[in-house]
Amino acid sequence: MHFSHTRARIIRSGEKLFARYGISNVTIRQIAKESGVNSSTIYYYYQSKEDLFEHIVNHIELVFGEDFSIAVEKNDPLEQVSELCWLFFDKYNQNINLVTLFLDERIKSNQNERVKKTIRKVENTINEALEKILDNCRDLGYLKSDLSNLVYIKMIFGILVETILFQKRSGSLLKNENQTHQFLTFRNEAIHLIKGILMVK
Amino acid sequence: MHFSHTRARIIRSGEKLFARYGISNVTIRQIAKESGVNSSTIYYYYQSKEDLFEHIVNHIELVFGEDFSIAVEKNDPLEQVSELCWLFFDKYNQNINLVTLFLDERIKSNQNERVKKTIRKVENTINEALEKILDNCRDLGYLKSDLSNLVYIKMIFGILVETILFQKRSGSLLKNENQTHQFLTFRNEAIHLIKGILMVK
Amino acid sequence: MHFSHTRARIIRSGEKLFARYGISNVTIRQIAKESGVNSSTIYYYYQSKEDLFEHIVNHIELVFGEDFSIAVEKNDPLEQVSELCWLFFDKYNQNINLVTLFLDERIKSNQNERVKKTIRKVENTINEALEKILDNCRDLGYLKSDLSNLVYIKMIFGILVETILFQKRSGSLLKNENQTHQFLTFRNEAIHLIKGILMVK
Amino acid sequence: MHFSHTRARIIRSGEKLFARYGISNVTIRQIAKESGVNSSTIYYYYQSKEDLFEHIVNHIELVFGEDFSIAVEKNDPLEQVSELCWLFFDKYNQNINLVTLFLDERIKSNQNERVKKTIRKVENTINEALEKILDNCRDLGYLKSDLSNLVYIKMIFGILVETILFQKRSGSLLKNENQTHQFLTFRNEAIHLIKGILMVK
DNA sequence: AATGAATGAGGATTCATTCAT
DNA sequence: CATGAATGAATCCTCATTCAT
Repeated sequence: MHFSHTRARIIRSGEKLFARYGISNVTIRQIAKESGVNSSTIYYYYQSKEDLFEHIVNHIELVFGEDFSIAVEKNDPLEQVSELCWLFFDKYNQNINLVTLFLDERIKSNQNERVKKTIRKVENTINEALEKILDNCRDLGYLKSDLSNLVYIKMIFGILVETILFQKRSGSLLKNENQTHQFLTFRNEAIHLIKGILMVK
Repeated sequence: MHFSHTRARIIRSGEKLFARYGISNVTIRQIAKESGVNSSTIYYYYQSKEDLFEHIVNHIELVFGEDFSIAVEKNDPLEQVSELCWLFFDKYNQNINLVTLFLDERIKSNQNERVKKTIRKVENTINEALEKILDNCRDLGYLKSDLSNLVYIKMIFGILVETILFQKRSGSLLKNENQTHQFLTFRNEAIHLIKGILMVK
Repeated sequence: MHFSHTRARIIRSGEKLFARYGISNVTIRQIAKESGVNSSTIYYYYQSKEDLFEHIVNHIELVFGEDFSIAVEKNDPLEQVSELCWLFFDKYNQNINLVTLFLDERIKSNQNERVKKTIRKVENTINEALEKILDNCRDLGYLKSDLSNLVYIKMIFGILVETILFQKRSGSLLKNENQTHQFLTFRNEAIHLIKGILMVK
Repeated sequence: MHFSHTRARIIRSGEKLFARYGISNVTIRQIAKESGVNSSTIYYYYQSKEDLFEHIVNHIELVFGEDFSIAVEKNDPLEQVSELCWLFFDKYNQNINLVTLFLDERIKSNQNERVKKTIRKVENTINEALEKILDNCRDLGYLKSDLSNLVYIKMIFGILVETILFQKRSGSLLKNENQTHQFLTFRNEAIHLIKGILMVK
């Protein structure tokens, strides 16, 4: 079988549990139970708990992979930043566990080198896209301040992360329509704010 | 003395280790070793590992406690926000471990209720101060956008957190003068950016 | 073919690994890897790890089987003992793994009954040959001491074993010519010593 | 407590079980059960199973430590060798487990470096004593053969080991008087044989 | 106030073995 | 004949916690 069913089940359960509780608070047996296999089976596919974790983290790279450069293809830089933000929010909606994992691991200090690398890579992908967008803004006469791109990047990233955290902590996205609406509104506000900031001549 | 020397040593070691490795990656014995006491001694002062952790997290409340309202005492709301940001950065400089712990715990989803409460309380303290500042801005004719205070709060908080994370990941603050200078510059930029955003009429 | 290629490969690998590391330090998977088959395949041929081990140990009997009686066919008992010793050394040269296994198992106390039996049988084969040789010596007027044959047997066996252990621990036989020569010399000395002892009138 | 009772109990049980079954066939739980402590307690005193094993093996050095040089203090080299042999047999009587362990480990090929070292050291102790005795023999005009000391040493060692193995495999020493007597006789014979060999002019 | 000794519960990992194909 | 997938039992080891002193 090319893409083992069991493998997929293990990964999915791992994703969920690691995201929720962190690597050291999840036992192999829990993952085994959640994925309906024997714990030895996990060792048949992955060399160790750490190995499984790394495989899961690698998925993050896949999720955040190419797409952000697509945003830059839009004509207007303000459209571009808007697109990038929506892409980011979409990723979250579609891979809540993975994105949660990403946010968690991003601020941990001691961790597996390979995990660290993946996190940096994902951040870089986003940063580079933002860098281009900011340059485009400047070309159009926007962003006349003498502040560095870096501050703007951190600001945009910061507000995106806070938006997601706000949502995450308010409970899962789909609880009811009202809430969904509320979140959509808030995301819209966030994007408007960012655009407003960049647009200043 | 209410606050025995031993107690203090234990707390300080716990702070350091918990901040660096997270609660589940630190053993009572490690804390005992770091603080030069026997692990049983820790149980003499604290009922359990969790209890010790809670006590440490409570320190965060002390650190972030009152001061932010001081910021609001300034005349100009732009001065107020500036003051608040510097306060935040100062807290970090003076309590790197505790602030790190705060940032870590802030994004974890599963955790001790009391820890959760403390984290919320600290966030609220900051948020309330920001809320007031934003209102003051509006009173002065700034911030003419129809965006909610909440987005502005998230934005400001986001950029503050990212600034600290940037610094934290670039290595300890005091490695050399150049670096210190670099960070100071960046912090300045961040504050300028925030003020610029709020100032818009 | 009675004796399939795969079977042979498994046995050979088992021999090597069991001799080197002992039964409990070798896993079925190691043997599978070494012999280039799947571990399930081993279970196709042998009922269990123990079963495989027994089959391998049985080889020892084949190796040490008949030949020692050949020694007794020589005319002179001193020639006989010399022949027996050389036979023993030759066995070692040609089946280092098996002989190593024999020496190992010989001194272990807890073991599979069938293994024990095989070891005893091999020892008996040698002992009986030696017994005959000693009787022949006495018939010729040698060995006038009132010591029992048993002590002589143990002595001869002891020196043979020590000679092999000496060589085994000094490294593999064929490292270089010098070493080979050195071992040959030592073996010669050992046999001379034994003959000298038996020859005493 | 200087010499923890628990420690002693663990060591004794380990000695017994390791000697009987070999390190990899004994579980920590078995040792715990045999010594009447919890298996965690073993880890309180020893870092790992291997560590415990090393500590036990170190005892071998203590047992075989100095005494063999005492043998050399006798006047006559034949007395000396006799003394040395009896010392060896006595060690066995008093520390059956440890000596068994020594014999076992002596022929294993793959093993812990520290264990290997201890085994070599013990062998050296005996070999050096034998070397001196052989030199003394030569000084007195004995041992006129042109064979090296090494062969003689191996021969003596071989017969001693075989004698012990013989006894070990025949069952524990003290089963009944008859058997005791039988073993004593055999040991006597072995020593006589050795002396006879050395005495040859 | 402080500690050394001891433990029970639980965790990661290994491994011989089975079974469907 | 041969194998990939799967498992249960067992193993080493860790760690928070307790208790007598």
